[in-house]
Amino acid sequence: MSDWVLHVDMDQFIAAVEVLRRPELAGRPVIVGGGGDPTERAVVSTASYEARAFGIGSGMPLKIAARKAPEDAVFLPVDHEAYAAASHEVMAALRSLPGVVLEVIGWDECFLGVTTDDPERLAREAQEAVLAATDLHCSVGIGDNKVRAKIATDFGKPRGMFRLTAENWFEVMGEKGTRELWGVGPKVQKRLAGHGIETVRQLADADEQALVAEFGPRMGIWYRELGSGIGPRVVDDTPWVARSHSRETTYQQNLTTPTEVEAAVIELAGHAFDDCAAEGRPVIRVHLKVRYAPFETKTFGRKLPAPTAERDDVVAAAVTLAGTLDTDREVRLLGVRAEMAMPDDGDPAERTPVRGRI
DNA sequence: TCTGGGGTCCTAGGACCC
DNA sequence: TCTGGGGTCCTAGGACCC
Repeated sequence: MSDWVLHVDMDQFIAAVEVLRRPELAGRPVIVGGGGDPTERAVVSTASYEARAFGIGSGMPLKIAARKAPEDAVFLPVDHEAYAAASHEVMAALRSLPGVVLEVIGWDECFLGVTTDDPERLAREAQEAVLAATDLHCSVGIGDNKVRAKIATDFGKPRGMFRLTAENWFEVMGEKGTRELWGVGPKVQKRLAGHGIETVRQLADADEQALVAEFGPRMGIWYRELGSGIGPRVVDDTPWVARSHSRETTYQQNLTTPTEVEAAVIELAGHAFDDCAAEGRPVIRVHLKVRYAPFETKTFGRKLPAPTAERDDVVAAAVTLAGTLDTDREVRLLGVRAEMAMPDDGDPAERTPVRGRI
């Protein structure tokens, strides 16, 4: 018997949930995003496999998707509550498997920690349990740690499974680009390439001091380990505790006057405050997220003089921040974030574990 | 051609204290 | 005239993920 990490990832989750309640859409290109109107300013949340065949994918502006989409494509609005409900059913089904520890890492994915001789059998049981409970399909990555399990899932899609361990890591991943690694985005890929590091194997063999000099003491070490597929193996089912809440809104027209911006800030800050207040925790910081034309996103924040549970204090702080915006440039408000005091702040020994990078 | 909304963590540098 | 060393806190910004 040995310890395994399974990564369960739902296949085209949002689109699948929509098709489930509208069976007549099965087999058609389904695109979910924004209010479901492809002429509005919004992006694609999920596209069904049929839509992906036309080059439509997550994060793409709806207007672009509309241009690529065939005649029979269907655009649907995002329905958060429906996905949350489906997510709940999926997680409940997986939790009911004997002997597993479950760590939720998103709406449509989680890690399972298990001790077994036959991880493939458990993967199959997980798929069957989810299908029986929800009619939804998922893929499973099997690994000897979280990094390998997570990456393995892609090789199992759709509806399949794949095992990735120290044994086959370099054989499977060695010649792939660093961008394939979970936690390496476009910026880090570029910086690595600047050091002549293009592949996973090159990253694994890279000079540790050079990486530390480039990325700092933690990230430098982390990236090198990532190249070897090394990562945490402990699956933690401690309930997740949010550190902050934010509200963002896509304004169909850019806000132009200070008065418009202030009104919007007041509204968004109020909502963000409400989300924190609903948890009964005071707010310690506020942040504004804006976009300067043409496409430069900035966030900036300010600590409140003291933790507060007063709505007016939070809104006033956000308005003050908004007053510091560079009005010489065309600016677009994206959102307001309120950061909360952690429930156990001031007692590091008993700090609530929060979800880390993995 | 156009660019979501919800989050987390890490780094660098300055202020300040002893 | 030259300019410690260590620690903590805060701010600002960057990067990544789903």
